[in-house]
Amino acid sequence: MRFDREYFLRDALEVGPEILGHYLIRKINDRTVKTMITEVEAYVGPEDKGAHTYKNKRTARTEPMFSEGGHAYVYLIYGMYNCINIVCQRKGKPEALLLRAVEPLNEFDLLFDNRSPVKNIHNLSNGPGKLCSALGIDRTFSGYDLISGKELYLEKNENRKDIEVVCSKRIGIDYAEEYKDKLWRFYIKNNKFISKK
DNA sequence: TCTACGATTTACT
DNA sequence: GTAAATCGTAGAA
Repeated sequence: MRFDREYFLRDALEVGPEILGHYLIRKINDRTVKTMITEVEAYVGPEDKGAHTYKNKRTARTEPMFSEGGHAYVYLIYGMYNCINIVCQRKGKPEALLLRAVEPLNEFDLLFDNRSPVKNIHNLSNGPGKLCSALGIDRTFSGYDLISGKELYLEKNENRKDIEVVCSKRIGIDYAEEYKDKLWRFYIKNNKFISKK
């Protein structure tokens, strides 16, 4: 079952803990790769000094952040890794959830191929750059609709039980001054597929 | 044009 | 533990 648009037309800080445990699906040719979202970080532009959309900075790159919730915002970081966000809020309000880790549920051989020479399953997708590499997600997916998309989309986990969510500081934004210590990183307690640090 | 650097990962000492 | 890899993007010149 797919998500309704409305689900993502809310604060990223509200959607963040709720989206954990649901699925991110990637179709590649005839294969359907299923993963479970285990870790996210909220970015709340324009107030958030850690966000690309701080002060409503609007450029060709960040444009999808200003689109309607449920779309993807993918950017290249450090010249070599892609990171994917789920855009939240209504059109014009730039909030998003950075997917930092997912748990692979099937098609492991395909994921290992994309992440070669990685040998340990726990190292396949426990990081924002890693999961994009494993799932073959690049900037061509920026602006993609994750609600109605065919090759990449979100799906509800109908059996999702109450999940214990841990809040912590976000990673890799030491320049964000008072915003670097906000507890806007959410992950599933005791899950093995988490980017540590 | 030109320059500096990043919401990271990996390989090395 | 430290540092290299690597390039699009943003802002300045």
